[in-house]
Amino acid sequence: MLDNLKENFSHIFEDALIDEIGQVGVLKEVKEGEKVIEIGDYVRSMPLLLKGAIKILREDDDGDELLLYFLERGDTCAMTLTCCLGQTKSEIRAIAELDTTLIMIPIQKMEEWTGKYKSWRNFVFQSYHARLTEMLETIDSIAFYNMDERLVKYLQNKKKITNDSLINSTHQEIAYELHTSRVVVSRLLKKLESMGKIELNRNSIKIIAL
Amino acid sequence: MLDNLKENFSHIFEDALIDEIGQVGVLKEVKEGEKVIEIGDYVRSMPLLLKGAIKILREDDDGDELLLYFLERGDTCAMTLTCCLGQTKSEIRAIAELDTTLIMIPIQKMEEWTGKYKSWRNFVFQSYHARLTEMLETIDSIAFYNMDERLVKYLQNKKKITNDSLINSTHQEIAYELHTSRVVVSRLLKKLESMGKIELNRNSIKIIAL
DNA sequence: GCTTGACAGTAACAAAAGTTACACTTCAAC
DNA sequence: GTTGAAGTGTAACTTTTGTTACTGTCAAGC
Repeated sequence: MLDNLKENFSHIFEDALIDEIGQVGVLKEVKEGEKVIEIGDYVRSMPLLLKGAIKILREDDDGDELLLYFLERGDTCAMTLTCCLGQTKSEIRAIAELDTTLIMIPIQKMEEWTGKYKSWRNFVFQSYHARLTEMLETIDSIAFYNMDERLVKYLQNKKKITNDSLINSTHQEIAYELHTSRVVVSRLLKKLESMGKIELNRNSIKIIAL
Repeated sequence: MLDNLKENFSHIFEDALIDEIGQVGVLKEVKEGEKVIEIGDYVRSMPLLLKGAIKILREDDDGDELLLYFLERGDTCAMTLTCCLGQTKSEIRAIAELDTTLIMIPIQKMEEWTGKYKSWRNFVFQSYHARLTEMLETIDSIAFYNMDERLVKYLQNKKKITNDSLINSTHQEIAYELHTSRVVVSRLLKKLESMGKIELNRNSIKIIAL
C-alpha cells in the first residue's frame, strides 16, 4: 500500500504524513458498478482515491438520478469531508465507475492533520475548490445547454475518464445519468451518428470525432 | 466594529481570534445593488458578512445570469476562500442584495489561522459544507423542477432573505436570475395571482400564501 | 397636459424535451 | 429452435419553455 500511496501523493504530502496515512489508512477495493456511499449514509471515514474512478450522483424525489461529477486518482470526496466533520448524512450517492482502489482514513485524523500538516490543509482546500468548480460546471451544463450539447459533453467526459473511445453503456443508462428519457437519448445519439461523429452498436458507442 | 464582530461571531470564535480579526480586518459597506466581486477578478481578501445579504450569480456565454445562492449574516464566501488560496480568478459574480456590512480579511491570515485556531477551521469547513449544500439545492431546482416551481422557490427565498413579503422586483429582474425570459415569468406570475397566492403590482409582488 | 421609457399582459407561434406506443433485433436460457 | 428479456429505432403526440410581436399602463420630466 505504501508504494501505491507514495506514487500518488508523495509530490503533495510530506513523508511524515504519508507514513501516518500508511499507519491508519485502510485499503479498500471496489469493483466497477459497486456502491461506495448511499444517500442518507453516515460517513465515518474519508476516501483517498489511489486508482480508478468514482461517479457522484444526486437523486430526485422520484428516485431518478443525475450525474454530478467524477472523482479520479488523487482526488478525495469533498462531500464526505464535510459530512464527516458535520456528522451529517450523505447528500449524494457514489458508485465505482471503474475498478477502484481507495484508502479510507478515520475522521479523527482528518481534524488532527488539518492542524498539523500544511500540505494536508492545502490538499483539503484544493479538493474543495475542485469540487466546487465541478459543481459549477454541472450547473452550467444543466442551466445553459440543451440536451444535445449535454450529451456530447457526457460522452467526451466518459471517454476521458475511462481512457477509451468505446463507451459500453446502454441508452437507458445514459438517460439516467443525464436525468432524461431513453427515447430522447436514442434520438440524439442517432443524430450524432448520422453526422458521422459516433458509431452506434448494441451496448456500445464508439466515439469517432466529437 | 468589535461590538458588531462579537455580536455575530463570539459564539463560534475564541476571543483571541476575534481580537485578531478586529486588528487586521477592514470594514466595508456596500449598498444594495452594488457589485462586490466580478467574474475574472483576483480575490485577495476574504469577506465575513456582518449584516445584510449578498447574491452569488453565475454567467453563461451570452452574458446572461443565473442566481446560485445568497450569503447572509455570519456567512463567508467559499468561492473566495478557494480563489484566495489557489490564486485563481473568481468564477462568480457577487452583488449586494441588501445594504451590507463586511469585514475583509487578508488571505495570509486565512492560512495562518487555519493552523492556529480550531474554531476558525471549523468555521471554514462549515462554510464549505453550507455552500456545497446550497449548490446541490440549486442543481436540484434546475434539474428536477419546472419553471413554475422554481419561481415559487425563488419568491419564498427572496421573502426569507429580505424578511419582507413584499418583493420589489420587476419581472425582467426575476427572469435574469432564473435564466429565463420576462414573458415566461409574467405568465407564471399571473397564474400564481389567479390562484390567489400572490398579488401583482408594478415593480412589486406581494406574497399572500405560497 | 404631453411625451417618453420602463413595465406588464397576452396572443400566436416555434423549439426543445418528454411521453406513449409499437416494431424490430440481439442474445442468452431453456 | 423457441422464448423472453433487454436494447434500440422511430413515429406521433403532448407539455414545457422560449420567442416575437403588439397592446396598454404607469410615472417622471418637460
